[in-house]
Amino acid sequence: MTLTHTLQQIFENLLKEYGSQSWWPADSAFEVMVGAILTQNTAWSSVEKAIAGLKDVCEMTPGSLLSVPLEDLEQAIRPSGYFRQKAERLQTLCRFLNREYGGDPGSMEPVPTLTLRRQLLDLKGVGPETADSILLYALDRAVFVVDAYTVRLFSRLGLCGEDAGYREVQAVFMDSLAPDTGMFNEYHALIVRHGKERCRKRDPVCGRCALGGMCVFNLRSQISNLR
DNA sequence: GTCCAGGGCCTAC
DNA sequence: GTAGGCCATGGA
Repeated sequence: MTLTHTLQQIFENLLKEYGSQSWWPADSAFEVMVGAILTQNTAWSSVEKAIAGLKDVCEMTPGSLLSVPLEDLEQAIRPSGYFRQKAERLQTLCRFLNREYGGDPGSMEPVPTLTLRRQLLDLKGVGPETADSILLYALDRAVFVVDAYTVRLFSRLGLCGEDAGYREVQAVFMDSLAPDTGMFNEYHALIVRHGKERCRKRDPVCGRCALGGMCVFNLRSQISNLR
């Protein structure tokens, strides 16, 4: 049993349990980017309200969003929380898109993924998870998105430490799985789905992570053989 | 009333 | 380089 096989097995079990998650719900690449900022530490249901509010005051384009006065922008996205920070972050993102790509995310297509990642990380308010979410879900780059659910699940599975850093956890996936945008997309979404539904608490029997009544996907013995 | 959401920045050590 | 505080709203 290799790590690659184990990661594939976890993915298949999650997919079988929950089905395709169909992320990211948005009408355009730019809307995905906006959602990636708005969903920072925020439930998606709140983000939907904020995006609806945003669509009431402007078109979903960088130029149109920048034409909205800051105060109006803040009020429009208020339901998603941290509205002052996020309004500023959205403006920062839009100015970047206008300056570097003529306001058109499609113009980013020929740019290497690592270059884009660095550019995004240079933006104030865009950290590793937001940058990678944009790369994967808006720009179809095969980048694995790590979040708190991922660290929690994988540390309980013994695949990383509880205090593992972002790049460390990301490497667990990307060093072992072939780059596959569709799979990375679905995998991350499934981990979030699983985390929300079942992984808030440790399994009372094994102290790790439960999937229904099945302890860690019946993979504990396989995983322990890796070590 | 408390906890937490599809994080990241800033400051102090 | 990292632990802790802060940002804000809404639903469970």
